[in-house]
Amino acid sequence: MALKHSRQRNVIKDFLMNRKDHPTADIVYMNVRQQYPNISLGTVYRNLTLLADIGEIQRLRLGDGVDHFDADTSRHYHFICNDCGSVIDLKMESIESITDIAAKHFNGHVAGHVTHFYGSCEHCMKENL
Amino acid sequence: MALKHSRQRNVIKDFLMNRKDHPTADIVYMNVRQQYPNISLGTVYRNLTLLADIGEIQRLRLGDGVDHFDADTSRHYHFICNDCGSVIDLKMESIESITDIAAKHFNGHVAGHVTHFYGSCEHCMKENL
DNA sequence: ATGAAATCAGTAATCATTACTGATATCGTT
DNA sequence: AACGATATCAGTAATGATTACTGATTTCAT
Repeated sequence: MALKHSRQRNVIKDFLMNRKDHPTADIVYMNVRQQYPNISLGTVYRNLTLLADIGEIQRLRLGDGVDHFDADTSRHYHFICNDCGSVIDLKMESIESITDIAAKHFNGHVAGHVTHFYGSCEHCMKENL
Repeated sequence: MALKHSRQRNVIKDFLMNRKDHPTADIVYMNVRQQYPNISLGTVYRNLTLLADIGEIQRLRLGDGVDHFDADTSRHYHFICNDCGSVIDLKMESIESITDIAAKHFNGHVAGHVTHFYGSCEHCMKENL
């Protein structure tokens, strides 16, 4: 099942690479449609899943019931605003050591961790005065 | 809208308090049905949501697409087995300080974090030899 | 005992995502 | 350059978890 080139897949990946936020499949669909009007939602979902499977993008499950996607595949953390729902990259030092902390008293193999932070973003803090 | 006593809500909470794992709404439904045969799935969902809202139980979003529920409302962490999907409580020292680490370089308010760990549980490790 | 309001059982609706289908695009081989 | 195997597509139907609706029942302060 060798991978074949696909114009749709390229458009989707290009779109994702030019976003600093972390769009959902539906947002990708609505935007990509403007350059590629008859693309279908199923194609967007299929390609996002494929790209995530081969490691070219990252699928983020942030607990809001919708998957988000990120073209930055490096290990980094996210902040989710409780007020506006926006997802923001966090620049911070490594906290990989928490995996070791968890492993210390666990009789199985701890392969990694999922972490994200939440609160109010700068914009919403000003808004809520 | 004062809260009224409800036999169904009590049965659901009692069931949850006697489980060490972290059942989904559907599992709660299937089990509670045996003591209370004509309870409806909607009632289970409504009460789990209500109990979580008033802080008597905890809703866990672990990224597997299904909500899990936990009668232990104290701050603690969970391990999810990639192989069998089971959810296990972790006994470990506090890692609350990662919230401060995240806050250090962020221009908003970091209220807290969501963290869980994954890998292979003891049982599945033995299984996979 | 009574009545307002919370809760219920049962069912329909919603929402994100996946699966299916017959048509189209890609690409190594001739 | 045409051929053919198959990856991919658009469009649509199906799935699965959860929520919303509705008319009946239960709770509880008066």
